[in-house]
Amino acid sequence: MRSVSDLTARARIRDAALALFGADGVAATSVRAVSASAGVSAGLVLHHFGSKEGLRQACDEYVLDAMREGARLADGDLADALDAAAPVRRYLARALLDGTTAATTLFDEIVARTEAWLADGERDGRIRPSSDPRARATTYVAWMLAPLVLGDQVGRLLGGDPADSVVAVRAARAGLEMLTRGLFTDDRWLSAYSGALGENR
Amino acid sequence: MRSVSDLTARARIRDAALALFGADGVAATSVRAVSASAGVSAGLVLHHFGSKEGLRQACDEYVLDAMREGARLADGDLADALDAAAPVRRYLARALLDGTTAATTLFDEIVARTEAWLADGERDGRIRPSSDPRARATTYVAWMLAPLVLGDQVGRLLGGDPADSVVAVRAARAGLEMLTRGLFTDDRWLSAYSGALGENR
DNA sequence: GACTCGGCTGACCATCCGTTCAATCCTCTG
DNA sequence: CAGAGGATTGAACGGATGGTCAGCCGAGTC
Repeated sequence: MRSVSDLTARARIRDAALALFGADGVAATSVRAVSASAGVSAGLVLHHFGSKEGLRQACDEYVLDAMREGARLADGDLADALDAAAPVRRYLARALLDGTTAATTLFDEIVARTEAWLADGERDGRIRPSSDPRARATTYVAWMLAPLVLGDQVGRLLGGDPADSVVAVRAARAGLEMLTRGLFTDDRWLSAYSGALGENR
Repeated sequence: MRSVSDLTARARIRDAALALFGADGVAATSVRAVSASAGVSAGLVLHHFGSKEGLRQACDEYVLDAMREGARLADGDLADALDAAAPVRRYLARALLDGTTAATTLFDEIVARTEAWLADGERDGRIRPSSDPRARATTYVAWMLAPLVLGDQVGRLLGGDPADSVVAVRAARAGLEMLTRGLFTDDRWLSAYSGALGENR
């Protein structure tokens, strides 16, 4: 078989869909636009994926697998796993926002892994203890995902060229600085929230 | 004049559009769906806003104004400003992702305000110094915006009921804990990035 | 060579879309 | 009361969309 990596028409369609769905959103992308971008007829797209929704699900599963693979290779922090997501960054961001089942599953898995990783670190003394480990893991993941979702905005402010590696390093370093040395020098804001979980806002 | 607050048809259409655009995205929302949700005819929507694109811009400007108003009332931290965004949370998140001019403007303004606020705090000793103030301000804003963009995911993991105030408090408290006491106990990760700005990843 | 079968196409269809437009309705003004 | 002018409607149109289908093509099988 033509196992020449991935050049089968089906894969080309999927890749084209990933790019267009990510750039413009699923609803704003027509089946014909995908087919044209992949260099095939519109009928073939439906032939392979049944429907536009089927194509979307195939993209979801592909991204889910790719992220799992990336996460498997780089266990420990999830910073490297996020690098693996770069090509499908915008697609993933939209999926997260839309609450796709694949995106939801992925988010859950990442939080679970992170919570375990933080607990390990806490035991080893590398990580400070927390009063609410679940909330901390969730918030931490959301923060790590923020540059992924808001990457265009962050990149624009930290240097014109998007996808510039310098931008990612600057943002990562600034983040690590806050998470290592802290940002606030005293507890004035923190204490305002402590024990105020019953508060109504 | 019928100054009964905001119940004019034009405002009802805008509110309906805000909700539907936020829930499903602009492209996935038809003018007819907006008109039905607002209880008017499709023609009236176009009569008032010229086109669907005009409606989208009107929504953008409305959100921009609302956020500026919210930010003006609560200067200092931007946590309160984000509360003002709750009703249009999903709309804003999509606009940020799509790089709408209004969203871009808003992001820039927030970062500028935050950078100034952090600089003030640094001078007063409330905020720790930074090696890259611009990157820190940008990353900080991205982090504060993360629960807004990923609110559905965060809410799901921190308690079934979305829009539950307890969720927001838990997440906020966990975040403040990390930003006050720090997360990592040593510099192992931070030092890996220090002075490595020429690194290629 | 005859046959098969999956990849692949182009024409076609019903539907929905954004938009236009003439005609109504409502309310205010004189 | 007459009329003017904006708000509002419903029908209509051209175009694009998602989906179906009959059939072509080319490689493998007997």
